Amino acid sequence: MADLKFYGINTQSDQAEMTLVHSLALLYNVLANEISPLLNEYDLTPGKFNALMIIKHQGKEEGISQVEISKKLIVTPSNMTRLLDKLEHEKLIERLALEGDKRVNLVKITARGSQLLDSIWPQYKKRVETAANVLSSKDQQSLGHLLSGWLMKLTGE
Amino acid sequence: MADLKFYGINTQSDQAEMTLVHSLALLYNVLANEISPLLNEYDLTPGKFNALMIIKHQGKEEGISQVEISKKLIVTPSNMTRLLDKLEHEKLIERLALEGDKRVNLVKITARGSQLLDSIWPQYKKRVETAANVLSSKDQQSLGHLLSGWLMKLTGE
DNA sequence: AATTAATACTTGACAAGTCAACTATTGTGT
DNA sequence: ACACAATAGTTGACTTGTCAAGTATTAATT
Repeated sequence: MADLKFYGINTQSDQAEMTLVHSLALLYNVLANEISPLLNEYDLTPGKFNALMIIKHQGKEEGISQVEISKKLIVTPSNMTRLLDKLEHEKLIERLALEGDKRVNLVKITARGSQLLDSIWPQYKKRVETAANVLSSKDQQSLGHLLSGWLMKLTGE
Repeated sequence: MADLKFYGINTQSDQAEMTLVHSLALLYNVLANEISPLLNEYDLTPGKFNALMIIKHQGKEEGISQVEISKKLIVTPSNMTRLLDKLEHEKLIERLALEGDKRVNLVKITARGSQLLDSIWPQYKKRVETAANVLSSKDQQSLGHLLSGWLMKLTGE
């Protein structure tokens, strides 16, 4: 199921901001539980899936460094190492050397990894859409707008 | 830091709903990272803190069952068991028997637990408010409204 | 009344994340 | 040039979560 990391519980001294963070956290968990089983069917975990998505869609042609991936996912580099170990072992990604800097691994998705993602995507998308479509498309839009706006202001892009 | 469980990555085939879930997940992680260090100062984890909050504020006078807590937190009962073991050992909660049903533990917060929560609350609240206040109060309101509305529709209350 | 099913909680084996400390490499300042 | 700091990645010890299976108790069915 989901993890416990959410902040903000409704209390008698509740304020608007509290409810906001509370809802955010619960929503996160609800959606996670909605989608997780699908990924399991393909021997993926959320972490593996998300990393693959980043590598496939946000990496340049030459690849993307591990640090960059972990920044985009807001995850520790140590976690990234072990996660990529698994993906590499399953031949879903490969790690190449960056010439000019021996420290960095350039990570690229393999054909196999790419195909896997392609076969999951439609179902994945459908689940997310189903969850989102309980809201009117107008509400979806304003929510998306507000959320990404908040995110940008908090992280400075 | 935070965990990897987020769903929805911006891709070329991006739709509104994807961006929405993506932002939601990242925001969750950002906020978690914002607040976690405060709790650590008091030897609490997010899970422990949230459980305490539920027990204190959503339990009746006679207490609240473990199953109820885990439902409210969207967490597995097995996780609840071990989490409460710790809280009990630290004398922040106590488990009492429910007469009439020997299966259930009624969980109550202790004076010690209650005091701990009271001393953390102002700082906790401040951090959340600081994060929320990068948005206008109007935006905070509509966001909170949209989020809790979505949540309600997804979970049926 | 006796089985059977459901509920509340626990336990064991495991997955996935954290932090802190480490190696190797690259960048900076004097 | 040389010392010192910063960066990329890894490893080890630990925490927190999951799932599946098990025990005890209560509820439902026949």
